[in-house]
Amino acid sequence: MVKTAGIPLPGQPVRGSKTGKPIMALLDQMGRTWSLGILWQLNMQSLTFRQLQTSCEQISPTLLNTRLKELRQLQLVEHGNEGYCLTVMGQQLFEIILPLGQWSDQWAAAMGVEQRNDD
Amino acid sequence: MVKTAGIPLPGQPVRGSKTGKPIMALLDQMGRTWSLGILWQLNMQSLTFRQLQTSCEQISPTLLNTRLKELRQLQLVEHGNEGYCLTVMGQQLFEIILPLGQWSDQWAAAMGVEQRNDD
DNA sequence: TTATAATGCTACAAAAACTGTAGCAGGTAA
DNA sequence: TTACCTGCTACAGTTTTTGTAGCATTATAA
Repeated sequence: MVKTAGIPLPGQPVRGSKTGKPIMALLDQMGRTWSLGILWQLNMQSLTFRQLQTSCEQISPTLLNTRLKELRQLQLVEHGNEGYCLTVMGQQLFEIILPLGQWSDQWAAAMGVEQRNDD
Repeated sequence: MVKTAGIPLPGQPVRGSKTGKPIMALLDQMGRTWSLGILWQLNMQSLTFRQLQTSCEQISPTLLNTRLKELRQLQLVEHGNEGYCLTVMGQQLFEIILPLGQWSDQWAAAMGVEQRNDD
């Protein structure tokens, strides 16, 4: 890795937007590989670094650590006694994306796929 | 680009999950650069390929086309007379993520950033 | 006290994803 | 014909991500 893109802080230019609008910073971060997956996995349970590695089947430790640093700096994730967990803000964010679970079932059905998330 | 990862179809293994659960396919696609941004830009207005390129400041035409192919195959985006637009399912998905706009303002404020999305 | 195992990482080369610039082919309209 | 829009494609260079190995620290326990 020759150079790493900065953490997309709201108020500053990010990938795809020089305006500094918070939504653009958020979409930048959420559009990075595994950001959404990490938030999803940390829902309602703390996980250690190793547990996260396992639950995110293919993430490399290098990248997991990079993402955790970003998400911690963005105050969405923190590291407590029992491992990594969502901050209060992280939980708020999770609650917004929570309906994606149910919606994805409808989506899959509309595409002719039988499998559901609770299979 | 030597090889391109497949489109994350629900019901099939995707990056980070061999289970085929629809939510994992969705998180895979939404975690790809510009997926969320394209959905965001297409909210309530059709945009031509060139207009999308402009509104997504830094996207390359190569990648824009790749994402549009993916999003079309996943039935979230379609190409009509007036350019690209969201399908009905794409609009449903957009409505789920719509609250991210307001939330990102609170998030920015909590991080001590003054700028808002409507500045 | 050594050992066994778990933690949270770091190093680094190879592979994949993305950018940036150029330009092509088709339509339209003057 | 010329000009200008559209939706792309080509491709080299750059950045991101993977995959494997392993290190340093802390805890348990033999």
